[in-house]
This record gives sequence, C-alpha cells and structure tokens, in this order.
Amino acid sequence: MVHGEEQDRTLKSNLLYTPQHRCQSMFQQCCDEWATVVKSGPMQSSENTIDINPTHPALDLADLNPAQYEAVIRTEGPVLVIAGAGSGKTRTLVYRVAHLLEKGVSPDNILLLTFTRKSSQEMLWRASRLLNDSCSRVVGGTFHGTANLLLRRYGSHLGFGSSFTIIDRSDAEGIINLLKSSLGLTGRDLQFPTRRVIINMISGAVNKSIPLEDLIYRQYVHLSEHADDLLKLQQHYQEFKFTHALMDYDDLLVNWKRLLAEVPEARQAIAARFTHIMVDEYQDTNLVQAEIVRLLAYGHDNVMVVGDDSQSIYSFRGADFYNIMRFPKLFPDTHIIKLEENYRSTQPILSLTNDIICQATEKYSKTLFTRLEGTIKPLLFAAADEREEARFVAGKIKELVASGVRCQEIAVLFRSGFHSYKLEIELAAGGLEFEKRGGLKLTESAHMKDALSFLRILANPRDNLSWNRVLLHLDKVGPKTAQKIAAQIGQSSEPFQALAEYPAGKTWEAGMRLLASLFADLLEEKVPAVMFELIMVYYQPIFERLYHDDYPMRQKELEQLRAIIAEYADLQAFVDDTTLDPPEAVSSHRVEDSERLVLSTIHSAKGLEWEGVFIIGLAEGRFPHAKAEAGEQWEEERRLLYVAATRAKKHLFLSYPKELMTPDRQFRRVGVSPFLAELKGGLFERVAEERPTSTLQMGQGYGRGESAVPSIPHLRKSRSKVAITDLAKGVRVSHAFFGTGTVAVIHGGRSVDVQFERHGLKTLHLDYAKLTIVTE
DNA sequence: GCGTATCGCGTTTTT
DNA sequence: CGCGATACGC
Repeated sequence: MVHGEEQDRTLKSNLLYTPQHRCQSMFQQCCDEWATVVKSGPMQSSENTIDINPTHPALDLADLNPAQYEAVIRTEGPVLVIAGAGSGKTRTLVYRVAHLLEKGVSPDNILLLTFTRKSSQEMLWRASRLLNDSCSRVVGGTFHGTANLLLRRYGSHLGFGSSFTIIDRSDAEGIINLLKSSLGLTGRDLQFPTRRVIINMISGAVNKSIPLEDLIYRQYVHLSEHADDLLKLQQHYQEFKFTHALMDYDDLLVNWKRLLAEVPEARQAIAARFTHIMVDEYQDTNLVQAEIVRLLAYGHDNVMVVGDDSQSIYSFRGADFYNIMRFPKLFPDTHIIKLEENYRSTQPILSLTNDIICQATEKYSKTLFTRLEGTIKPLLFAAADEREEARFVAGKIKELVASGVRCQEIAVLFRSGFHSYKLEIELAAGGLEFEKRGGLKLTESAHMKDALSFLRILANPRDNLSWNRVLLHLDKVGPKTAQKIAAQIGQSSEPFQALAEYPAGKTWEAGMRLLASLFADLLEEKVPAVMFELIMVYYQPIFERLYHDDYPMRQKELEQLRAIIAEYADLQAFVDDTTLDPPEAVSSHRVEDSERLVLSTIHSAKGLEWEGVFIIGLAEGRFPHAKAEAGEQWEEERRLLYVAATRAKKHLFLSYPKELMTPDRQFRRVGVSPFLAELKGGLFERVAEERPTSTLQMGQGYGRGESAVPSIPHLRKSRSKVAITDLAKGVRVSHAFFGTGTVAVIHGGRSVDVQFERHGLKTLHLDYAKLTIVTE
C-alpha cells in the first residue's frame, strides 16, 4: 500500500513524539509541584517557576471582544460560559486567568481542569502566550492525572496504599473474564448479548453514579432476570480491583471525590490553596466530576466552567451534558454568558451548522453569527461508491493545495476508523501524505501490552492482569495454569519469590526458571530504560515466534517505546502516563513541521480546526451509526455531525457513497444521511451529477487525466474469476465467505442464485462476488 | 477429561 | 485482535 519511502518517513515522525513528550514532562512537573504543595498544606507563592513556552510573544488583550471581556472577566463567583463551536471559549477562560493575575491573584491559586491532556496542554500554552514571564506559572491538568497524583499522596487515608496500578477499559475486560471463570459463569449461561454490554453496564453505572439496579431497569430491562448475577459480578469486580490494587479511570475520580468529602486534611489543603477553579469542556464531564468541582469550590464558589451542550459527544463513557443545565442550580447566582459570535467559520458554513443543531430536541438555544462573510457554500457530493468518493476527496484536496491551502490545513473526518480505508489507498496511490488519528493507540496492540506488562508488574507486583499476560507466554501454559500461578503470586507477600518457588510442571519448568531469573535481574535495576533492555532480551524470542509474519513492523513500534521510556527516570510515572493517555501510534499534531493532511475520527478531531474539512461517509447506516437508536443516542450522533462540520473555517465538503458493502460482502444502495436530508434547502450545493452513466460504468467520469476504460476492468477483473457463461444450473461453486454451494438460478443480468450448504440461498452479483468453480 | 493449540469471524466512538 | 467453536495431547 504505502511504498518504502513513505513508510520510512512515517516511522521517523513517529519518533518525533519526543517534543510532545517534553511538553508532557513539563506538564507533569506542574502536577508534581501541585502535589508537593498539597502535601505541605496551604502555600505561599513558590520559587520554582516553570517556563511554559518562553519564546512565544504575548497575546494582545485587546484581541478580545470588549463586551465579552466585560461580561466574563469582571464577574466574580460562579460563571457558566456556553457557546457554540469556534466562539473562543477556551480563549475566554485564559483571559480570565489574565484578569485574575492582574488583580493580584497568585498563579498558584488558580486551578485549570480539562478533560484531555491535549486540551490541558493547549490551555497552558495559550496561557503562556497571554501571560508575561513572571506569570507563566499556572497549575493545570486533567481530572484523571490530577486524581492520580493526589491519590498517590493521600491514598493511605482512604485505606489503600500508594502502590496501585491504573487499568484501562480493555483490562477491565480481562477482569470480567477472570471473574466469570471464578464465578463459574459463562456467556452462554447468562445469554448476554455481549461481554461489552456487561462492562459498559458495570462501569457506566459507576461513573454515572447510578446504582446498577436502576440502570438495568431503566436501560437494559431485557436483562432484568439476570440482575442478581450482574450485581454479584459488579461486587466481585470492585473487590477484585481492591485486592489486587488495581484502579480504573472511574475509581480515580470516585476516590478523588471521596478524598475531598471524607478527608478533611486533604480537602483543606486543596480547597484552601485554589481560590479559583476553571473547567474547560464542561459538557464532557460526568456526574462525579461535577461533584468534584462542587467540592473543590466549597467555601468560595469561584468557579468558571466553559462548554457547549451541542458538542456533547461522549455520553457513552459517562459524560452528561445535563451537568451544564444543572450548573446554575448547583451554584446559585451563576452568571450565564453566551458567546454567540463565531470566530472560526464563514457565514455559509455557519448557516449549515446552525441548521443541523437547531433540529436538536434539547439544548440551550443560541444562534451563532460571524463577521466572516465568505461566499463558498458547503458542497455535497453523492458518489456512486466508496472508490468514487475517495477519488473525489483526493481530487478536491489536490485542487485546494493548488489554490494555496497548505496540506496541514486540510482534514478528512469520518464516523468510524475503518471508513477511511478506501481513501487511504487512494491517497497513497496519489502520493498524498496523511496522518491518521484516532485509530489504535500505541499501547493497544498486543506486543505493546506484552512489553508493558513486565514494567507494570515491577511498578505493582500485585497487578494480577499483567502477571496473567506474562505467564501466558510460557509454552504449555494456558489460561487455567496462568491463573493458578497468578493467584498464588497475588496471595504471597513476596511475589517474585513465589514465582521462583512455584511447583512448575515438567514441560514448562524451564520457562518458569527463565522468567524468574529475568525478574531477579530486573529487581536490581532502577533505570526504566535499562529495565526495558533486559525485558527485550527475554521477550524478543517470544515476540518473533508469536508474530513472525509481520514482526518487523511491530519491532519498529517497540523501538518507539524504547525512545519514549528513555525520557523517564521514574518507572511509576511512565506506567501511569502510558495508561492514562497512551501515545498515538501515528505521530501527533504537535509536530510543527509535518506537512501532512489529517484523517481523523470525529471524536479525535474535537477542539481542532482546519481551513478545509471533508466529512465522508454521510450515508444512511454509517452516519448515524447503524446501531444508534432513536432518542438520546440519535441526538448524540447529530451533535457529532455538528462537531465535525464546525471544524471547518472556509471550505466544507460533504460526501457519501450511494453504494456500500454490507457485512456479507453484498452491495447495497443507500441514501444520504437523514441528518442532511432533513436540512432546509439552499444551505449547500450539490456537485453536479457526473455525465449520465449507467450503473455498470460508474467508474467513469471523475478520474481526471486518466482514461476511464482501464479503471473498470482493473477493479472488476481481479475480482470476478467466473464469467456468466461458465455457469449453469447445478454447477458447484465456492465463495470465500459462504463456502461451497450449487448454482440454482441464473438471472438475465450478471447475477446468480446459489444454494450454499452452510448459508442457504444467496443472490450474488458476478461483478462483485468472488466465485470460483469447484472442479472435482 | 482437562487444558492447550488452531482456525475463522466480526469489529463505534475512548478519558 | 480477541472471541467462540473445534480439534488434539497429556
């Protein structure tokens, strides 16, 4: 797909993770400072100043709309800023910081909280541009990172030590597995739709602060007969995490809340230090986070939260945009400020996005306006199929670039990661470099988890899940044995000794020896980078055996991990960071010199902006997602489209394929996304239909400079190995997916009915179906 | 018979 | 990539 040279460049820029990482350590330093401060109680101004970005010129305060400035900045007490996308909410927040500093508030008393590390960095960076040198010390961080630091400091007050491991959702799946086997439950016994539903229910119930029982009767009534089992499962889940010193994202928050509510010492230290609290992206907070904010502000109510209810797209992980609605009740005398001037998009784009969101059923009403007039209307293109859509996008991108738009000012957005596959092929063929975001994270692939689990064990020897993972690699050791050993180790006070002394079976004794001696060596070591080298000596052979078909590529990723780990002196910090916010497998946008366009899921594109934005796959069944039900889920999909469309400054292109491949490899004709269909007319223009062409020739007409003739057989010929003339009733054929079958009916066109042995009667189109004749 | 190795299938978004 | 179902080995 991607040829050698490009691949190299991608890999090189992967290594450019370093600058971002520096930024992270800077950020980490901020948090550390805070943790130190928290430890020593209410503090005086500290000596160590952190230069966030000293080389950057300061922003001009006059930059702000005077009315806004007045409204936002002169207000004391609780403030709720709501506004649409592109209205400068985050900037407003930074201005308020500036104002507070002007008034003599120490930067050490201001706390900025955000949802993602990316936006915290962005905010700190903006603050640094705004503030002059003496004031470049503002403490900010994510909810999760902050909670982590505090709990490591104060954990003992809540009954657990500071040695805990943070686990993510996919680890939680592992837990459910262990629990299910220890409880003797199987998926079949319980007839659950999927394991994922269980996890979503259990963790969803926690972070929504809703008792699981209520959740079952509200949302999963069809599972109510299993309510008891689920409750039992949830209870075991909590106990399991507790006994093995594991904490998931929700636990971090819940325990932070407990810390504030139950440990007066901690509350006093924190609340007394921070006299001003600010939260960005408030619509992304969940109930627990809202309570944390309430507790933090207890006694002074100097809170400013900033958000847009129309941009709430994270409800699946517990975010609740009613938090915004409730805020005025939580904090009496709230000043509500709407920012309705948009500074990002031109009027035609804004008209479209306004119309998208005005169909929403529940929201703060606001109508955005802009002074950026612009004449270019959004463009809708109905492509015959995905391939044509991809070509359209590639072609338009080239036009934009030719007209002077820089590559990094263009983005292609889509609902789900795999929607861009066809486009990726097309772009690679056209020599356009791109960067894909929002796909798999670096630490999500199996080999990365493997390498990390050794380190996680060293940071927390009671990390049962990581033990499990490591033990499974021993030859002749499967899930059962691994679990037994892990259980033994978990109970022991000397885990590593327990490993060495475990009565191993004859067939795998040698493997155990090797593993035990690895850990013996590792325990002697303090520097993470050296530990990693030792681990790789052990892991390399296993790794090559496991992935021998594609291990060079994975090897490169391990090298990347090596580069990242080299930056850390402290193992715990490394483990925490990679779990709380894993680096992306492809390089991130912080790399200033990258001249590549961006392909991204809409979720990962939040808060960003580009000159030109393409939204692809706007077809029924793709957008909204096929499984989205009417009601709240439907509304969230609509907001998702709103978020996507509002990323565009000047050029907005919408497109969809009129034909999609269904899971059973058939093609199905689909219409435009209902969200676009319901818009009023005149908001966008349609690309004129291509020259009248029949369906059979749909490959034609868009490949500029390329003869249309070869493009069709090029695609088709490799696929259809069978001509209709080769077939007759009764001929035995084989299909890659359906297996073998017998031709039943031959239709006039190019389709046949085949009776498959395993899948029954299917109608197949010879242009698409991969049929081969079985000759016996 | 228990437990491990193998094959084939489907796949939303993610702090 | 990880799940379930099926097939082999101790």
